[in-house]
Amino acid sequence: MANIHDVARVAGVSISTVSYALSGKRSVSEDARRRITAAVQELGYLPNAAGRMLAGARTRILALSAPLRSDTYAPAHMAFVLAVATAARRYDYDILLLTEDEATNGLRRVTSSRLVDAVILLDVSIDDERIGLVRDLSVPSVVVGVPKDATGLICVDLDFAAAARLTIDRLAEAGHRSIALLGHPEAVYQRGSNFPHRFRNAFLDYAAEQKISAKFVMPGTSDTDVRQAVDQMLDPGDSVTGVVMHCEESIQSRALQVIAESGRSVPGDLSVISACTSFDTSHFHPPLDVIPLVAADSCDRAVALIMQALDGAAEPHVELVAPRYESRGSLGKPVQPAVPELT
Amino acid sequence: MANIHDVARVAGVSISTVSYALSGKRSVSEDARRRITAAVQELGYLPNAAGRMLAGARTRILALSAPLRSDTYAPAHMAFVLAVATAARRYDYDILLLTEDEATNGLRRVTSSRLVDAVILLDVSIDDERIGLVRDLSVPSVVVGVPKDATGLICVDLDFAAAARLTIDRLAEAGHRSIALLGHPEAVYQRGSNFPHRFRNAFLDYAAEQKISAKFVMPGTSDTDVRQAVDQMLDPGDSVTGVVMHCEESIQSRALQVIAESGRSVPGDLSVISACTSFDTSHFHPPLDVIPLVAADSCDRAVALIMQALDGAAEPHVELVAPRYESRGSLGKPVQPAVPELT
DNA sequence: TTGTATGCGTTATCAA
DNA sequence: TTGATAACGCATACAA
Repeated sequence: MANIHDVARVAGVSISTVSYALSGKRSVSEDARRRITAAVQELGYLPNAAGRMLAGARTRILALSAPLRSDTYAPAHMAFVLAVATAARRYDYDILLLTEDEATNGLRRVTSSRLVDAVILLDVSIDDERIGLVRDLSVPSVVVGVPKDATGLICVDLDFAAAARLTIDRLAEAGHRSIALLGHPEAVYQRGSNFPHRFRNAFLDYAAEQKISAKFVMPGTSDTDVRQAVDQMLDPGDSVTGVVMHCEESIQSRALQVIAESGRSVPGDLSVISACTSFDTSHFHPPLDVIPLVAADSCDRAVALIMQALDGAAEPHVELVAPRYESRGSLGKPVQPAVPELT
Repeated sequence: MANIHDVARVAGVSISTVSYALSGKRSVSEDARRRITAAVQELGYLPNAAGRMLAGARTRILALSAPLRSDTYAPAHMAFVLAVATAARRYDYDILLLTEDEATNGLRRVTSSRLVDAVILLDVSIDDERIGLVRDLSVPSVVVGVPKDATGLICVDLDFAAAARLTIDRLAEAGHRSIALLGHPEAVYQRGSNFPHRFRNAFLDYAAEQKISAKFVMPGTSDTDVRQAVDQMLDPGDSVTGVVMHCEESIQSRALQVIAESGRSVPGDLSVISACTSFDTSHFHPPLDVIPLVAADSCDRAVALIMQALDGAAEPHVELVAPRYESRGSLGKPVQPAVPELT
């Protein structure tokens, strides 16, 4: 494996000239540059990572803490991991992957040993054990998600509250006055991340504020549980005309089936919006209006912020990414409410 | 950040004694060892990764090439990534994650720069562009999956052919004579990995060998496509009494629904086996007999083989992990075939 | 059992 | 514009 000395020898210059030619931190004569470039090509030279880490202050590696909990939705999780990796490469950074076993110990290990320059935390839960740790870490960190106590942290996340309000605005504009939120299974709200809460709370608060009747239903995980939840949601007594789904793919898919089997058409009889969704809703029947959860949006910002933090100053703050609404035709006007029954 | 000199000073010994005390490569007096341990504790010393990489010949990092293709099933993919990471930690190795953009360039980059000691390739497709590369890489590599041409490579994978034969043996033992395989969507067979082929081919070959009538059906991806595939599979003319599903979760789940809606009970009217499945089939109704695709099985072996390769010799070979059958009660005896109609 | 000294490959300072 | 050289932190061969 060729090293910088080999390149210097072949190019007929000193190693410092080679180093500067490659880093561009000092001007090098056109002639020398050409010979160096040729030598690099010929030898297939790539700077030794360890040497670079030791001499420079940078390892050009980011730790990515991505524990997979039992209630984690794998496809979304994977999308975020990939988005971080892709964003990092744009800054010539690589990703060192830390999983559950290493959620805290691993973070301490790779930062104390200076293996990584900085840390990105994925999918932080309400009381995440990692949060206490990163606060007094020797390297910068950015959190994707918002923990209960975000003081001293740089956080990036989709604005779930704004997304919830956006669904209500759209439904309200279309004339709906009684709507429902099909949320995650109860367990997700109990020990999971906090975005389900942020969405649900904003949904219920804003609906009340807008004088819209809103109902919240948590489905179970089995097929029959979902059927039950949908039945409950569409109880004729409440005359719900619009539904927002904030749950994972299998539940949404199942719910749509149950709705279809009940004889309701979308959007004819019922308007449906899929909210903060990390999968493709266009293959559903019908395709659903959606506020997509774009991993790249949050992760690009997270990596950009880490780079700022590495370059000097980036103040602790919470940065919320604005939601986008995509129409696919599953939102319509509410059906004329049935004539009130005489008692 | 404390370094080895600090530890040496506090412990009142030389840095080499510290180094040897920590590595255990030379005996150190009990007295010195105690003082060194105390100093390490007091200073929170952890060896600097770069220094270690440069001086030793090891970086203690493995590259994990895990591109996510359009037809990749994210949960399974994630399970393999995590399994590799977990296995690697047992050898005090970390994982550097390489994604699609970096499938080949990234491999070249991290190996040429000596950032990683070795490489693990996940989900290799039939004609994987990465295969040509790893053959003349300067570091050892292990492939999870089996490419078309495996010469010169160390490969680890579930024995999909044995799994296919195992399903047939179980069905045959129970008395089934006409069975069907519900495979992946056609696109998966065309541009994907080769395990679907290995399973299908072994299934059809072995069924023929065992004089069992076997039918192969590829479903489309939409809900109605799956219904169509199941209908085709259970065409009364073929009197299929046993079904093996080798496809992803959403299709299996949907197929079970269609079967239930058709009025067939499992295993009363139809026996069903889920084959090489990376998700949990116990929450299905009914729970399915399954040959699980245990990511840890393959990944543990892959990492073990990489360590062997790093320690000197590991001959190129293909290592197939034996399948395991788990009964959950979805396999029964075939129903008495209907009285043949008179023409 | 312990200490000294060299080298790993790079970056960056200093001198020319 | 360039070159010599001192770090960076550790492992280890060599000496004691």
